[in-house]
Amino acid sequence: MRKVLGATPQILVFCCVLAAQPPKHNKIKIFGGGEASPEPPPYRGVSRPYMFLQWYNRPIEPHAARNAAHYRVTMELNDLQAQRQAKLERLRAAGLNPYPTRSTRTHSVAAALADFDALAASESPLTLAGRIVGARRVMGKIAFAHIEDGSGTIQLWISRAEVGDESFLRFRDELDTFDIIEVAGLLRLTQKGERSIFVRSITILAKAINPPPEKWAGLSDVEERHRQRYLDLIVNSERREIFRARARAISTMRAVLDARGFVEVETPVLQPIYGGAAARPFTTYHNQLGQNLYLRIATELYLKRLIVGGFPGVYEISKNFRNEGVDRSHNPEFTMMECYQAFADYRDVMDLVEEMLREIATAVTGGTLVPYQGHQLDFGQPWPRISMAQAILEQTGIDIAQIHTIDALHAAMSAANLKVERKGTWAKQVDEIFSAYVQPLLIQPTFIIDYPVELSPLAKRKPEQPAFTERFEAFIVGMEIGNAFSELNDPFDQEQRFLDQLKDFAAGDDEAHQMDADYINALMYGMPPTGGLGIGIDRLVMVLTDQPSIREVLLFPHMRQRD
RNA sequence: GGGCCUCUAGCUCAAUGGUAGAGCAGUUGACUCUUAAUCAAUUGGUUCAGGGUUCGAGUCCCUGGGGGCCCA
Repeated sequence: MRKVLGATPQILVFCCVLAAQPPKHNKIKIFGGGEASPEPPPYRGVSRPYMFLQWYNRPIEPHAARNAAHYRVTMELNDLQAQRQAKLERLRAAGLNPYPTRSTRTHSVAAALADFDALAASESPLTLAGRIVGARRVMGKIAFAHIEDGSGTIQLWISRAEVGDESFLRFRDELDTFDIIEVAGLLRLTQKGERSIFVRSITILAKAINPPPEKWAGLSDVEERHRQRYLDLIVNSERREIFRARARAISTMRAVLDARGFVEVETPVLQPIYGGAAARPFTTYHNQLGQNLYLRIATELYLKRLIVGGFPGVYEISKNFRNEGVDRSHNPEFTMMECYQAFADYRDVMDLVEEMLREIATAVTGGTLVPYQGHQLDFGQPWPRISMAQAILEQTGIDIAQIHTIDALHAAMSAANLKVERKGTWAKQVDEIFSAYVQPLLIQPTFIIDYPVELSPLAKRKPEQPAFTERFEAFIVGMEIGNAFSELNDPFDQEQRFLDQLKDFAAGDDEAHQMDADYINALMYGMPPTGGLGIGIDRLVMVLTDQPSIREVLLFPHMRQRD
């Protein structure tokens, strides 16, 4: 084999064909700007100064976008980047294109490894492509490295005698960890028995300018992992598994809903009136229409309009936007699934949730027993269904069903020595007590049902207990994962609820619901009894992938600007 | 919004108020089966920013910024 390789030196050299081009760089041409860029100081190890546009995440005012100076933010390459850039120029000088248009790989790494035994018995070469990961181990006349292509990792075995001096030295001197290359060769076992490709030729596919993080500790700084998620995914490749799990959770959710006849729909992100949840919105502005618009905080009111319109069941998986703080279970934009089923009520929805989460848990984790931060969550059983009043009674001794005024409630709180913030209304105080004394204890999947009507302006009253609604929230590990009701379809009651909300808003509750007259108009055509549900996808994925923070299940969690 | 912690080389981390260091990566050299390769040499700093105290500040104080944890 070595003879064969040695006889065909032309295939041993790099295969890039593009002619060398004079390097184009230095001054960043500014959009619309006419002035010359200031000359930066010369840098170590580089023959000429390089200026790079630095994409600071600065807010750019529309008029400022035409101001060239706004973009004239330059950044010098550090030594390691400059060294790599010099190598890139050397490749170009040798007639090689460091960024060719395509790869000619014949197999993914996974495919090569899956069929390794057969391929290793063959004399016909194959071509693999991937990123050089880990250390290159270059000895005098032999070198090892690993490439990774998203499907797997395989070792390269590179012999100076087999690839020739030029290729070998180019690999040693011009290629670095993180460069993306393709290699042609034969699959073989090394003497130590590692499945490898015995390389005949190497082609660069993309030169990496940024160096890798530390070899063993890797990239561990949480801030950097989130700001440079791409690097996090390269280095901590097992983290890709979280996002694959997330994708499986969503596709399983779709499958469950599709199988039950729900129709997936899309409703406006930009809304003239926000609604469907208690939250502050983001505001934006339509220039042409001269109109303020809000980014949706929920899809609820549009989806129920579709139930009015005759769909028997609809759902939407959407980004929602809430103008609120950031913590381990909140991100300003998050993903929610909402579904609505005609001729159903909240009991039917609880059944749906149990079945849906059982299927999703199985799809994501392989079973219905799911570990989470030291807990063992059981999605295989029916969930307890506990009324909010009962849950509060059990934890505090206070029976909210028998206490109807804020003063009486405050007195009962004092008597029970509850240490929670005092709220101005009975309903908000109940919510506060629940959040402090009940919610953190709801580790196993649990439905809390029958919420006070004041907290649930879109939910139907319980016929036998009109101060409470047919509503439930689904809790897991103390987090609200889902929220559902028997949907209020009485337009006059709905109007009154909105009016009550407006009073709250006027009283300073900036999360109170807005009046949506068009929605009431829709209800006035008649909406069938309907069960509705919202599931927080991000939190659900947190639970299923055993992640302590929502930021770990968001590819690009919101981060404050630096500078 | 409040409290606590944190920010030092590309990365991971040290440094009683007294000369800013190590490991990895990089660079140069040696090495034909390595896999945390090895051996020798070596480059690399706006110590988050700005003030202050001090003979002297990475270290102490103040203000601001980023991040994390807890609380509300």
